[in-house]
Amino acid sequence: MTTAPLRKDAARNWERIVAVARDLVDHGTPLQLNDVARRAQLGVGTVYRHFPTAEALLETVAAPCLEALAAHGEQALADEDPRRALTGFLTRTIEAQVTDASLPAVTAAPTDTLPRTTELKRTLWSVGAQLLERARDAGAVRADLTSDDLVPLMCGIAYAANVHSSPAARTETARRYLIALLEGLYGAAPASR
Amino acid sequence: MTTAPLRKDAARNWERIVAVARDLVDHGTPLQLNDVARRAQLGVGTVYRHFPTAEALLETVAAPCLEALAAHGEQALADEDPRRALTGFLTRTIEAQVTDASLPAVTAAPTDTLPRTTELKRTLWSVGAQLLERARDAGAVRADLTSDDLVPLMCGIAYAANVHSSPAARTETARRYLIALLEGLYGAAPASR
Amino acid sequence: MTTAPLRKDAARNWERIVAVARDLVDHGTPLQLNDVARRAQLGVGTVYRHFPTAEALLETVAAPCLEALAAHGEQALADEDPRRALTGFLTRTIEAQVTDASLPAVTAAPTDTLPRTTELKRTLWSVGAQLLERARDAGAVRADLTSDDLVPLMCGIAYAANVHSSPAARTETARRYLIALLEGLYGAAPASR
Amino acid sequence: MTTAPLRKDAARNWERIVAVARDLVDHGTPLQLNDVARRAQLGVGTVYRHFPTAEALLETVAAPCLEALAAHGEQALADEDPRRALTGFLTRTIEAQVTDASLPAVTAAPTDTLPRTTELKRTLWSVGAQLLERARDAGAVRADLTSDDLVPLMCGIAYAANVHSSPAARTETARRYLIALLEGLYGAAPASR
DNA sequence: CATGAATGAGCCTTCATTCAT
DNA sequence: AATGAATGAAGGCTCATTCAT
Repeated sequence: MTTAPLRKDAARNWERIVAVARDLVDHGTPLQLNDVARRAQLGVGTVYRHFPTAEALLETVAAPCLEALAAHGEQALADEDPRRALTGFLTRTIEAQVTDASLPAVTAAPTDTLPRTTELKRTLWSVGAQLLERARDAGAVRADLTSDDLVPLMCGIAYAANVHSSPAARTETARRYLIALLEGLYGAAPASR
Repeated sequence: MTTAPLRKDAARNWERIVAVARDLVDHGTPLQLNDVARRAQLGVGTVYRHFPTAEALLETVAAPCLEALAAHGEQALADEDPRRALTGFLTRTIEAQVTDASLPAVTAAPTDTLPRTTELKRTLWSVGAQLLERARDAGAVRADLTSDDLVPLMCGIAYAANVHSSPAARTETARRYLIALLEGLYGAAPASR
Repeated sequence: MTTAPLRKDAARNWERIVAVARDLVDHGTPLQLNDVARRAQLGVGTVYRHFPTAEALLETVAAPCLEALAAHGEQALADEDPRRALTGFLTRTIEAQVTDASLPAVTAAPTDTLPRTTELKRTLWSVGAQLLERARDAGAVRADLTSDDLVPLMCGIAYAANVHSSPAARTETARRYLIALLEGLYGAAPASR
Repeated sequence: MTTAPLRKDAARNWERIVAVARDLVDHGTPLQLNDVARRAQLGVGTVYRHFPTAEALLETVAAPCLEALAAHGEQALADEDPRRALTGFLTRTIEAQVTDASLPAVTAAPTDTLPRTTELKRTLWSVGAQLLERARDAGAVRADLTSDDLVPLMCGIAYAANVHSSPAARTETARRYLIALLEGLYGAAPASR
């Protein structure tokens, strides 16, 4: 049992809070617990009880998306084509980063508030590292890029896609950037892409 | 003449303010005009007179560095080797972004406060566009990356280098990322790098 | 029977609460019922049921000590040497005040929450009054200090011992102050102390 | 120049704030800067500018009284009768403590906010120490009470006088307590009292 | 009886900006 | 031109108490 079982009404409030937060994040509004409380028609105390800090709330909002990514990553590990596996995983990751406004901050944060977040991030990092490893083993991959660079690079690409780019174009833009980077990653090695 | 000639004491205050701001930026301290005033031993009003907003002050702090980049860009245009020219220009740009804490915000900002900033940014963009154009003409360069992508990509790389990277390692990290990206940019074409 | 007989589990909770409160008081932590509840692993409601206010809880914590003092007082009344009796009683009282952090607030409070507290305080006051009376009858005692002054003076001495004095030294400090005061109390009369 | 010269309007606000605080203290109302601001019809910021913390304000309120005590102390040092000098000084001190509600907290505080407060307290302590010394030299004074005990004892007596005593009677009560204590202090030595 | 979620008033503090001097 | 005092909205957080489950 990871999550403590909540009373029915408490659970409803929890949902309300997270839903409101989701909305705010999607609109690019900074998460302020007082604000969340007002919009959720709840007392501030209630919000603070559920989420002691704005970070905790943000991580909670981001969690489902991180879970999905992790799930996809597990599948990617089963792919027999290492390059395809890595490319697919990174593509999904970038898409998520650009699509879900709750991710960038959580991903780039050096430290987490919720243990669950740490766990998920660790999983994702680990999957990425394995996929990169395999790609390296299989074919040629730049030697000077390591698994430690994956997260920064994903964050960087997502960030780049948000600079001077209309929201509509972001996903496509991010994809182009990723492809260019992968090209560089795979280096001179004959591409199977 | 863009800048009105200042009285001698006013000029001295201007310098003091910019120097203090430079310091704050270098220390990662957020620019607050009240704070700047106190440290510069000046009244807030004086600071506001010179710089109506914190952005204006930040852009002023960033200006010299942007000028230097622009100057370098002009030289790069004279280089006969297009790829070397582009590579050199981007390298300098990235180094500046990572080294000078006043740049990222100014570069990524969709809109400027000072005309001078707009002018400088336009120049830099134009130089980059020309260099990219020449490289494209000269050899193989990815077709799906255009000059509009240069600024975002530079910002993205600088951002990536700041994620999970110790300050000391940032310059080197950024360089690795740029090289990988350029590899992708130049694509399958045999690299002269 | 003053206290209603509690169901066994209720009694256990009662004990838990008081024990936790005792601990908090000893550590100088302010008594907050929410806090107590959490530490006792009980619902707030349970704590509120047993102790409607923090004062009630504090008085409950202080009670045993007050009881012990009262018991000692009863014995002192049997002492044939009036001055020794009074001195001994006051000494014990002061020691308790300085040693047990729950006492000062309860003793100095002009009004009590629990009837039991009122009763105990009344007893102590009465004992003190009698001992003072006897001392006065027996030998010379300042005429301008009455039994109404005993409690304030004890509180004052305890308070004084807590000002600028390290916890370790408090008991000894308080004793010195008490002796000085008693000297004054007994006045010019030859001391048998 | 101890106090920075204030602009006329600022000085008026300063006065207003201190006056309001004085009032609150006299009524036993806890000092809250927001509250003070509202009552003084000033913005909170103004109050915070003048007094960064409630302690600073309290010490400012207490200062005049401390100054007066210090002044009296200086005179007492000139008195040729050591016992009379000491008694007079302590009497004035106690009266002040009981009369002025801003003093007890400031006096008992182990640490100060304003340098001026520290200075004044040091002066007072020093005067007390000298007077005690002289009294000791001149006649008999309990050996086990030192100058370090003066402040705690004064605080204690003032505290005692506030316990269970009507405001009207406090001064008189405190005086009786002080006399008793002095009796003890002067000990068996033939009193000139 | 026990629980603990919910409440929301209340306090604290910061800071961008204005404007009288 | 320079000054820096004043402003007060805004946001953060705690905690005593109630009440539905």
